[in-house]
Amino acid sequence: MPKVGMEAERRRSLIHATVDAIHERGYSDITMAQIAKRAGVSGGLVHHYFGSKDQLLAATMRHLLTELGKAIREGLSNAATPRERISAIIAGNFAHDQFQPAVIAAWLAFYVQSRTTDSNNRLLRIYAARLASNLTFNLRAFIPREDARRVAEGTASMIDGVWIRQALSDASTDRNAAISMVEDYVETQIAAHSARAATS
Amino acid sequence: MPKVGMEAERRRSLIHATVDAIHERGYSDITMAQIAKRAGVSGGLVHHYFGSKDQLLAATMRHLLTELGKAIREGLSNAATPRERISAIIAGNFAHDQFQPAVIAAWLAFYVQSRTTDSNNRLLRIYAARLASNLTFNLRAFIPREDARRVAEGTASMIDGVWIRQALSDASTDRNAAISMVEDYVETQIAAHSARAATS
Amino acid sequence: MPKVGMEAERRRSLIHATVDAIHERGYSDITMAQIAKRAGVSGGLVHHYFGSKDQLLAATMRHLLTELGKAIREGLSNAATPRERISAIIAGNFAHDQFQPAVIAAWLAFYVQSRTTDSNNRLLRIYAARLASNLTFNLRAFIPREDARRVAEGTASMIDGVWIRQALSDASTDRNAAISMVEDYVETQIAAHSARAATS
Amino acid sequence: MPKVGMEAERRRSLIHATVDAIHERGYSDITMAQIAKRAGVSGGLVHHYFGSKDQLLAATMRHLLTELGKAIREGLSNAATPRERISAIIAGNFAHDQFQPAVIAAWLAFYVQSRTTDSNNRLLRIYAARLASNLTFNLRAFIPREDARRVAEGTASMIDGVWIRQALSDASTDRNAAISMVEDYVETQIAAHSARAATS
DNA sequence: AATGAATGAGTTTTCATTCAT
DNA sequence: GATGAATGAAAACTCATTCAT
Repeated sequence: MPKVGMEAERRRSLIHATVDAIHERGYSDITMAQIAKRAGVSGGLVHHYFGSKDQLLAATMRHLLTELGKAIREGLSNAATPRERISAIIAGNFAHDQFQPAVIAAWLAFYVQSRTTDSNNRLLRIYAARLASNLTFNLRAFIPREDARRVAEGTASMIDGVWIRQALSDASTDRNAAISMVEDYVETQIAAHSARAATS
Repeated sequence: MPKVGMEAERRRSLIHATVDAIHERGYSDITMAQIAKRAGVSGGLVHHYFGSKDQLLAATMRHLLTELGKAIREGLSNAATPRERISAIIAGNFAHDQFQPAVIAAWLAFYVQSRTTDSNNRLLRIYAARLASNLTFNLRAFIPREDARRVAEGTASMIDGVWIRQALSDASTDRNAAISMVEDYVETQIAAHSARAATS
Repeated sequence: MPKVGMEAERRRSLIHATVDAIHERGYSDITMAQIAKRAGVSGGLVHHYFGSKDQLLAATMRHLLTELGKAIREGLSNAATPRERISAIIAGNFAHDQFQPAVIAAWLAFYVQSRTTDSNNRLLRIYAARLASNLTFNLRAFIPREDARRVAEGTASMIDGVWIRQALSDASTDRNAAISMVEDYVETQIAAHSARAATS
Repeated sequence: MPKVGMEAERRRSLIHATVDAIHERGYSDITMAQIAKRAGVSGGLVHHYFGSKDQLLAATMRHLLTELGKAIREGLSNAATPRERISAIIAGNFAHDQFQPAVIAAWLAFYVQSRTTDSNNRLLRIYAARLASNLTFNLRAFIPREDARRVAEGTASMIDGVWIRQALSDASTDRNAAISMVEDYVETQIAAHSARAATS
């Protein structure tokens, strides 16, 4: 009798191996053989489970996106006020599981790669649109609509910027510093608006 | 009669072709044949001029960095005050030549790629360090040292974030919007500090 | 409790699946996985029963030859005169079970394949020799020895020709037309000889 | 300066190698490496010229069809009467270049293979339709329309039958015997009709 | 200097076969 | 007996690089 649940486990370990391989060798240099070896299986098995290199990479990217979405949703479920929700979104983007060197590297690789791969592109756009509308909605509790949009875009940019810089740095990841940087941006923007509102 | 300067011209056009190819196909999918065809020369010639694919890519990245450095230095030469110098650095990062879809795409590709390529990594670190120290120095005219460092890092993050988001977007590039986003960050941070300073 | 006769049934259904697979995908493109799936069993079982792909294919070809031989022998057992025996041989070659699209396709595939596979080749030669001698013997009732050999060869050629053309055609099989074509050849040859004999 | 005309020569020699490889190993067992080796070139070159294995095989089949068509057309150009045209068509089908063991083997392989390959199928149908209409037309000089059609189909069947039997036989090819067999069929059919016509 | 034909090493992919369960 | 997960050898295919012209 074949082991039940083996497939899910194999897929998970292969996706993990893919993330690690991207981290160590770079997206453009990974080979199926490397990934298979890293996962401790034969080359043929990767095709057995994923069909092709492209599909393995696509599955890996979907996995990263799913995990990120999960982290954010978890944070949101514990947030009561708009301000807390904004913080939850930010923190979710730097959640423990996400903000690891290998994951950061893979994430960025897919992010950039998606520019020329339609299916990946579509996934990212959906995520980006959700993030933007979610941030905008909660920012509107403090800032008028037009500014809220701009600040949401700024927040997303800051998140991406912090992320890409972390990928390049060889400093060990510092979630708190990353979160502070983005929170500071949001806080200052809200404060600036309140000040302006008070003066006028 | 061999045309003088032919070599420089060829090299330039091959680097251009490389940038375009990365834009259209993605870093991991470009081939020497594509680049050669795009530049209208034979495959052999690329090797004749650059020796290898790696060297062509390295030369292309150096070219992008040089152009960026040039743009920033030009801006700085016309700036008289610290605040103007900060703006010059920001504007330089979104200079007309730099902020084109193909250049953005190539830039990001190298940026991410550099994570696993030592020589590229070194070049980027030097540039990043210069940018950081330059921004910090000029920010100290408005903010104390510790905060200046933090804001410089935030500014650099915001620049990178705006850049990467532009690469993914299919909206046509908007230099002014990009610059405004970063300037707004800097401005708000300076203002926030002044306010705090005034209060205390 | 193991079902008795299960093995024979499995083997038959796998041979059937092989014939169908050759029909749909072509001899050079079939895989063990396809055959197994078609027969509704696991891939491993095919090996369990046949040992290897080659052996499965060999068994399938033997099966086709056996069935053909059976059909011809049945016809012969009901034939009383030489002329009837000739007709029985012809009709046997287009017997109902044999002259089905999938069987035709598989038969031809093996026929051609046998050119480069010794064991298959031997089987076919034996069958061909029997067919030739059988036809020749019965034709001698109407035609002198030398001509009988020639007409036997012609009859065999016509049978093969009709068969291969049926395999290529997408018209539904027409046993009667096929039989008529060959019978007409034989009949005309016998008649031609009689006429010549009468004249001289 | 690259050798002009090299491409056509290479393509020809690769197609030749393909025919030989099919002859020796069988359609389902040939590999690109074998073909390349046989043509005395590297494996990569085959892809360079034909793009893929499928395309190489398709080109080879087209080549065989073209050569056959050429042989028949040449014969026809020297034929004055309907009867001569019929003989020209038959002889063309067994022309010297065509009726060589390797060519026969390859031809049959493609013939059978075409059953499951649309593009090949289309080519063969066109050839078959032309052959049928050509034979029918010329037979009508001797036989009424309905019979002419039947005899044309019989002639084509006999040609295919003689061909496939030659492929299987290890006897050296005998053009004259092959031609006689088919000519005899045609002649006897025409004679049979004349006799019937005379009687009635 | 310039070409593009040719190579061959490296990569993905396929699939018969094995084997633990 | 039966499964299907797993293997690994062999195949197609890609592409940077070389080199004769």
